[in-house]
Amino acid sequence: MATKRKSGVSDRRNRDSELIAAAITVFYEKGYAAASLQDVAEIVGVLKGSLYHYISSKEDLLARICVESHAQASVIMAESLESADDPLDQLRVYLHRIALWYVNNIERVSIYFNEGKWLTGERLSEVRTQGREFHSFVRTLVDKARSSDRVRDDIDPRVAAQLILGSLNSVSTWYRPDGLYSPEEIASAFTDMSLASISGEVPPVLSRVTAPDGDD
Amino acid sequence: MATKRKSGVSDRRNRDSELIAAAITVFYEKGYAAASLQDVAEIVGVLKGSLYHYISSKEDLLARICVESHAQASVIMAESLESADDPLDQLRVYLHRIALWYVNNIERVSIYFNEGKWLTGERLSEVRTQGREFHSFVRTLVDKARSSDRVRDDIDPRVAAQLILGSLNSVSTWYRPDGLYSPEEIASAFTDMSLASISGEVPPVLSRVTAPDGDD
Amino acid sequence: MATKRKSGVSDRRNRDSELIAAAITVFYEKGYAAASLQDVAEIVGVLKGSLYHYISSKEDLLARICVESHAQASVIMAESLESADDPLDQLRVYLHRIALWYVNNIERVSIYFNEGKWLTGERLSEVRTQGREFHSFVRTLVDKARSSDRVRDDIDPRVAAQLILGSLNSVSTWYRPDGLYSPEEIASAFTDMSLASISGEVPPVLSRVTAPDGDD
Amino acid sequence: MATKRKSGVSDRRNRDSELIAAAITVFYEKGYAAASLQDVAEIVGVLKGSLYHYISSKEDLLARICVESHAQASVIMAESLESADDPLDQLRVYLHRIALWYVNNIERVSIYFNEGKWLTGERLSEVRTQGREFHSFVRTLVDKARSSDRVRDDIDPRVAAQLILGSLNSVSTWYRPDGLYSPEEIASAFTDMSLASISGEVPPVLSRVTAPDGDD
DNA sequence: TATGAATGAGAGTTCATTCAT
DNA sequence: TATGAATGAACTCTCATTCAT
Repeated sequence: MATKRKSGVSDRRNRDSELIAAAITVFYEKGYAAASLQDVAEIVGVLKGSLYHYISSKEDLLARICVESHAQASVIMAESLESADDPLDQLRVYLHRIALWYVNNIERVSIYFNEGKWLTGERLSEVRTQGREFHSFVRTLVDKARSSDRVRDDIDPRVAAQLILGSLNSVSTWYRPDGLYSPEEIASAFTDMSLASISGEVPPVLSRVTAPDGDD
Repeated sequence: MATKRKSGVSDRRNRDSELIAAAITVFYEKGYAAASLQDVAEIVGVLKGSLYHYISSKEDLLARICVESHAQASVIMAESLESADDPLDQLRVYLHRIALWYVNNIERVSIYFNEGKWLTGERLSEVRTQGREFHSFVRTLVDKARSSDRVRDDIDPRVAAQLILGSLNSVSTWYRPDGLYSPEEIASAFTDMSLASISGEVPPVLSRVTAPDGDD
Repeated sequence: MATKRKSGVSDRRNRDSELIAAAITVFYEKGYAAASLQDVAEIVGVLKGSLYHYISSKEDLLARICVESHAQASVIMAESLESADDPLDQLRVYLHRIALWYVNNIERVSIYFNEGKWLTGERLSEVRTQGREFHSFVRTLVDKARSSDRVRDDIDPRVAAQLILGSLNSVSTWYRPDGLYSPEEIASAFTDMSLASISGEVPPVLSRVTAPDGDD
Repeated sequence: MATKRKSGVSDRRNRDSELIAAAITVFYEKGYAAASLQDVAEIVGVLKGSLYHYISSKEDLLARICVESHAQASVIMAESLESADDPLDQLRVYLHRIALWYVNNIERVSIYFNEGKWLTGERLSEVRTQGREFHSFVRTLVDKARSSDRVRDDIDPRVAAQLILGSLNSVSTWYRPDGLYSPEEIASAFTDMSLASISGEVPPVLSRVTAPDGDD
């Protein structure tokens, strides 16, 4: 009889997540503004009009990507607080976990942080609020740690939080999954450097005795 | 600053820099991909089509912006090397200067670092090469400083360079000229934190006393 | 009202009339051209594609709506002729009845008169022919009444018919079922005004003397 | 200074009004919702994207058409009031003038009355307000005329105004410029019939003789 | 029957770019 | 130089319709 193509197995249920996956790839590579649904459709293997069975708009696609990331990011904040009592320890846990999460989901998370600005209306407000929460979370921990002398006095918690989070976010510009470093290595390096960058831990007493002035 | 509508004299060469200035503003605010030449033309006060007496394409506009930044960035690298002998001191000078330059030219430099990827062909290669140079410059200094024990052994110069430069580049996402911090403050905070993040400086006495070899 | 999800019995034939009812609502509110089958499907509670078990096309839906109206409109013409002998009396009866029918079925009838033009091919010809019949029906009665001096000489039957029918059709643009006027009131006002607009019957009081029947 | 006139004649200044004219034709024939800018562009002889040099959106095109009609319609109302003192005379003048105007600009005016509903936001509010003004204008005159016994008591001014204006608006469904009737003939027939439809002007002599009391 | 996935054509709109004036 | 008209391609999105399940 007639030829029956489509012996493909996973045709059924996966379309929706296939679509998200394709969008993640495209948005990550081109940026949301320059990405076209045409590109997404081609990857999925349907006509671009067909995408609208799964989404209601291009922005909707972006929103879905962001929502998932946000939920996970929130969990990481909460868990980090529970994992330790000391602010600096909490910060260490948080930085390591979020970095690991970031690297392991580099495309999606990078979109969340870098392309979320293209959302509009309420969703834009949300993503901005969330961004402030991350920053505020880190700043608060830095601040507390400074109060207990585990962070240097000359550290401004606000600026420190920005620089640390910026450093993390930069990972998406240079990390390659098939590169030299494992996610764990990157997360550790990031965590260690971030903490060192603010730490007063050194041996404050000793160094004060032997070296009257710090470096600069 | 100098130009007036109908001066008849300086209108000539100024249009060109007006155009660049307008493009910088627009590209910075919207991103290159989402920016339209219409926006640029409106700021300059000419019609869209008229722009093509000054540029040959939208990409050309971007290229010009990048070229200027690249030249300045190169100078900063060179001068930093001349300003000191020790690698860590050179790095300190470099980070401070480039940060100050970045903040003081935030729009243009941010475009250079973040939108340069939209260039094509030879120009794309150039901008990528330049990016690698910056990274390589910092990495090399970190590496040298590590060899002379001024940087911790556990620091991977490659990753450190990425994180430091990423931290710097993140400034464009949160710095506001009318904000809480002066360029100098930001540059200093960035420099201090960056050096602290890699430094083995602090415990030299201690480590010499208690541990003959490097820490960790 | 009667149908429930899984009654198993009346679900059958009712879907069909439900569908028509839904289409009437949608076509009336948005106009045929701007209406989407999606809207219809949502009201009925099935998916868009499922509609095609009941209809063969969007136009088919329109055609069915029109057919029913046409049949009823034809009956009204025929009955009106039988209800009296005098052309003007026939016209009076006709106008009153058709107006009452129009108002009581405002959505469906309005579609018939205003959206029938979207039909194509043979069906378009039919609906046009029918439209001409209505007009011709009224024109003929006006003409006859004029011959017997019950309509003014200066009345052009053709134009009069158009204006009267146009006036009737306009009802759909302003009538609201929950408004100030009952269908009966509107039908009467329409009939009275229409007849007065062509009448040579000058003294309405007189007609009460000479004509034993009081209309309404 | 010698003026440099375009010998090309119509190519230059006319595009804008050509565009409006084309849009009027297309909107009139297909209705706004079903009309496509493609159709308009083809008439004008440009690509559809090029239309956006003259308009900012399809709706903008509709709005422009409506604005012009509204202005003229307002003038007719004002002038009619000045042309006579008696309300019924004012009404007669108004109906005749507006009918003449309607027929002479049948496409544009018909769009104003029938397609204005497709406008959105503020413009929709405006066009609706204007529609109420027309109705209110006629209703008020009918009401006044009824107070001075020139209109029958049984006439409801509100319904009468709707039917009269509906009758007028129906002209666009049947009038053909190359048809049997001149604009003047149609305007006169419409005016005469409309006034007769509400008039209590009976034949004073006859009614006085046979019926000493008032009508009704 | 009903679903839900997919199509294909076409809609309105944007935009970098060209070119005669 | 500068304009303004025009292009052509690409974009997001809509919709009537089909069809295997």
